[in-house]
Amino acid sequence: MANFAASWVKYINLFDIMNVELYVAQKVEDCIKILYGSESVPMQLQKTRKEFEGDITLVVFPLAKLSGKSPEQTGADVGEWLTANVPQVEAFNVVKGFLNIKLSKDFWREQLLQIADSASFGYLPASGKTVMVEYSSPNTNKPLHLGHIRNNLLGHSVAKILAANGHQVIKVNLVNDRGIHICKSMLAWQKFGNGETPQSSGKKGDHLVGEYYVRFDKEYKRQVSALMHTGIPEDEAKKKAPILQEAQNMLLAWEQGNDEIFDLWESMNSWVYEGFDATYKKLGVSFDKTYYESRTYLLGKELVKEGLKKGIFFKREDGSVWCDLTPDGLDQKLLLRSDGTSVYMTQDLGTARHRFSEYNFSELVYVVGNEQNYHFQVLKLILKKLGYAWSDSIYHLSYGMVELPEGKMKSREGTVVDADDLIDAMVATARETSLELGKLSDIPQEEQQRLFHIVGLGALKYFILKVDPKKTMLFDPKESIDFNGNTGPFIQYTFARICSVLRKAQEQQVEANAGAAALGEREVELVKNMADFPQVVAQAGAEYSPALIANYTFDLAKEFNQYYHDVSILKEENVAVKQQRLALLQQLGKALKTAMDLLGIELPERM
RNA sequence: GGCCCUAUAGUUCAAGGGAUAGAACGAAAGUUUCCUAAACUUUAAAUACAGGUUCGAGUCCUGUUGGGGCUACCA
Repeated sequence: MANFAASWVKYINLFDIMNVELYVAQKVEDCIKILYGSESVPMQLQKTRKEFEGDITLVVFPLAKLSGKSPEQTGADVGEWLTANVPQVEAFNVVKGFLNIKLSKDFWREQLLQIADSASFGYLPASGKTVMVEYSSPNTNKPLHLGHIRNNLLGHSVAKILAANGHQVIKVNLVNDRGIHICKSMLAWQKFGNGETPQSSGKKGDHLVGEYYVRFDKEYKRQVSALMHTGIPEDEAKKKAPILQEAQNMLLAWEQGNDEIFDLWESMNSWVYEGFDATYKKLGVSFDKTYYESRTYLLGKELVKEGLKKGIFFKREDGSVWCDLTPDGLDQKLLLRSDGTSVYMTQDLGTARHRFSEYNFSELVYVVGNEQNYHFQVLKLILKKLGYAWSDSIYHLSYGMVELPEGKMKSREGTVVDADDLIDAMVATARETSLELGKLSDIPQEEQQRLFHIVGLGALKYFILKVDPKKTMLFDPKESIDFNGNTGPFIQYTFARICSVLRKAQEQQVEANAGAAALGEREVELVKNMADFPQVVAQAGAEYSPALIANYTFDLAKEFNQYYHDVSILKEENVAVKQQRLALLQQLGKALKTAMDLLGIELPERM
């Protein structure tokens, strides 16, 4: 970080309230220009650590070279200048090479007033940019599992964070509704299904179809091992199993528009969509537009012709088309099979171009697991070679796998955690815990159910989103349902208690008033943290990281708990102080609510 | 083999090249004078290894080792 001011300068006009660090940065820059006559200022500012006196800290080491004095002396010089020339700077101290700057209480009171006045605190002004976020992107042959949950929660939250950064956001889903895997489910259903439907069996549509996919695999494995017993090598047996060949024929029939197959395909897919919709609804995620691969899978072929003409791609003797990426340190990539059909990459290339021509957005974010890092590297590179400058505005939000304590999830071994089961388990645990503690007993049943759902899902969402997306995370179904510590329910509970205090205050007929009194030390601490919020949102947007929001929110909640423990509010006798503390709580509640909303987590007013 | 990601308390996670590496869970000990004890306070406990760059490295570079992923005419 060479130059603090430069790195944040892009946010200057984004904040509807003043950015504290930026303000100080400008003043320090003025100071250094005047004191040392230097034009470019190597400046590093950071929040002052708790154990030192002050609000903002300037790291002086880089300035020592400019001043030609010791870091301590330089820090003292700058501190004196600031105290003398900037009214908001109240005091300073220098520890080693660090200049701790203390801002006046009036300054912080002004900050609180601005926060209270702002109807959209935490949301940055419109950027004029349009961003498309693709996430979820399920296959229609099996139900959603834990990995999809991470994908959906990330996608939904990142979309919200980008919207809070002032961008116009389009959330899209690309459903992989065609291909050999769907034919497998269809075939198994035909063979073993006896006409079973979600209605007749009472099963959720996606689960039903998923069962037949598993059924296919079982039969397939049986046939392969039978063939191997007759002396056929494994590789060959895997290709020759009759049921697989049937599935391949089915795919061919589908592509040729066979009515019977097409009808079956349509009705089985519709079962799956009903099931998915139910899960999406429970998770609280949604899309502005859904693409179906059955309608887009032919899109890339034009592009391949174009690439061949330009000499970017080449054709092999067998007729297959490739792109040679070896000069870029990658491999050769297949784009058309020898039979002329397209592959995943071809479709994705076509879809990307289609989307850009359709929406002309400034950015396209793909929320896809890190096992596809290579795919996206290639995708961007090929688009670039084709001359599409917008290739640079594609961002692959790559997230790590979710692992279980027993190890990696494998659908074939039955070690997946089903999304619906998991959601139900979280809600059930929320219910048990709540009933055990005897809470909510005076609330109607219906309202209780709603709260259990909010808390159970809050726990799940927070647990997943608080982890840096790119890291592999460990999910322990038993231990993850924790309502203490750095968890969603802890923040929800904190919010409910804030609401409770505010309700009591209303009964006492005390109005909140942010400007009623001068701020005390403890209040300044809280205002300081709250004032960081827009910056956290900006950073979370720049890094596509809900984790930053989550950890910020937890700190805020924890700080409230400590504050409330130490300071009297409802029993405060000084009316002005009381009014102000209530206003502070009000804003704190607002900030928590806004922050958690960016994670897609609801905050109940009582729980 | 090649390419990419990753390594921090017993465990799960933090740390914009900066000060004494923060939390939470678990462990040990305590706290019901404002809200709802799902809270608060205190204690013990960590940068895989070896070099390098720098005034300063958990952070950047190189190497070693461990973990994960990709390397399909699947998507």
